Amino acid sequence: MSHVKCKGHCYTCPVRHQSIFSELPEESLEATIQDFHTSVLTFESGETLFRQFDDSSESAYTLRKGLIKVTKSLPDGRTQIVRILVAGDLFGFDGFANESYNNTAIALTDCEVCRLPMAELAVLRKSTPEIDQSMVARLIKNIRQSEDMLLELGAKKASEKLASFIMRLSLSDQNLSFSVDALDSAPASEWSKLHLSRSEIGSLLGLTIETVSRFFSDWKRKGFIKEEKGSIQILDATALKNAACTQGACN
Amino acid sequence: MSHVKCKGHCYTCPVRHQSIFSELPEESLEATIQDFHTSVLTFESGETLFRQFDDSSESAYTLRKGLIKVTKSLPDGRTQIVRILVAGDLFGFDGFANESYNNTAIALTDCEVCRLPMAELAVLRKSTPEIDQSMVARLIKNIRQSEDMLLELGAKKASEKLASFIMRLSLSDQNLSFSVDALDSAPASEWSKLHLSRSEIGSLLGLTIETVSRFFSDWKRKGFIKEEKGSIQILDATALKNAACTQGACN
DNA sequence: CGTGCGGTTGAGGGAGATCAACTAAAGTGG
DNA sequence: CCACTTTAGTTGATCTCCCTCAACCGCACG
Repeated sequence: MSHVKCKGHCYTCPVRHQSIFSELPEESLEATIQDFHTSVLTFESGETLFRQFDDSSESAYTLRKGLIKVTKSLPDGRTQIVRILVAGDLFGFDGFANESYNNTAIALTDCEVCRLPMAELAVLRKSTPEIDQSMVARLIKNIRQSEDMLLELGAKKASEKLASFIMRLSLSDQNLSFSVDALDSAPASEWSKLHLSRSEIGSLLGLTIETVSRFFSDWKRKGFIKEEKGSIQILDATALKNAACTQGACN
Repeated sequence: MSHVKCKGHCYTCPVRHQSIFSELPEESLEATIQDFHTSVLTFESGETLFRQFDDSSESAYTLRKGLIKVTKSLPDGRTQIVRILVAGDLFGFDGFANESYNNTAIALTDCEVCRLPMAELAVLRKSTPEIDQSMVARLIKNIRQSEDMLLELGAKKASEKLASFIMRLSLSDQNLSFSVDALDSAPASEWSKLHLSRSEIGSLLGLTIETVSRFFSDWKRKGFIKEEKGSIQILDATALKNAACTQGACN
């Protein structure tokens, strides 16, 4: 189960400069936030933070540490990962639009989150317009990422999806939250931690576990990528890119 | 080409109550908006309003009349429709996050849009926090729709995609912007205007034109749907639903 | 030591893409 | 007005990518 670690302290927060409070000047921070009852919760890998259709009026969250997958499911159980959250990401904000959660949040690793009570946040928003301002910017980025994913899912072949997935990983160690821009420029020589299982990669890209496994194996045999103990490395970025294309796609 | 119809007038705006200015009280509207140089533009069906990677610092838009498709494309030309805008929708807001347009907007029908100059809007946001407030709410709805689409594209089969597409159409004549909620309750007996060509439906759902055509024909033969002069009608909603499932999906 | 879970690999089939021919409707230009 | 082209849509035949089903491996864990 989730565990309340302590009351949240913005001063010590590892992601304060990335949070929705980032625009607040240091000195006013104390005044505005002091009776704001945030608390830091920890979740173990695999735990569910909230579920689709749960009432969202209670709280929104900021991820301080770890990774979280955000999913949606069909009645029969088929599941789509719609987003992967990294440190600094705001999530569970459906309450801002008076809606219940539209998705399910599950910890991919052990995590630490800051819980923001909606009721107090609503008051704070009124008095501190900077919050909405920085929310707008991050919501727009969220939309851009979702649109990028729509293109991935709707228009690409399996090999292309997987190749660009791997290349995105290597762009930034943390860059599980996807923006597709400038995929070309990846020099890509370092190890990147792969936090997802084969079935999670499949659920993210709309593929089966076997298809994911097959392409990975193939590319490892051909020397395009290397994998070791949950980490992955690109050995030949251009070959990988071409592989994605010649294996049925492009031209 | 686009054509400037006139200076925008919020008082006469058909979508004022749905716009980002909807929270502004009537009396302050005049004062806040009066030196705001909005203009109403018209576009003919097929015209492009802006393109991905265009500089977005100039303006954002509100759709007053008509329908617009928002698309993203791969280098080789494959195109995904990521959203369909209806009257009242705000779009082209990438400038709020200091980014260039992430997508392309093309008129599906003759349209009328209100152009909001970014520079002035930025000033107005500072002085009028209600704007950001209502932006937050509508951006969240946008995200929810995108996530719903991710589930459609990533997890569903062709027949399911098409069936729920048709059912969404019939939910609201205007409801080309998709929220998947409560698809069950559709009584669906009226005609709905189908504003999309077969190839556009395909581009929206990640299918080919032929696949779309085949299912439509099949369902028409079976008497589940009827089509006439660009409009579509559901004759047997439960059969349609089942068809989507038995034709390879579900169970 | 067995059991379960994540991953790999193979064989086969089927959903949907591709290629192609054809129809119907709509514009174009004499 | 009619011949011509163009465009959207339908339908068929074929192909192929990816899913499905299945067996199997390695490893962690009780």
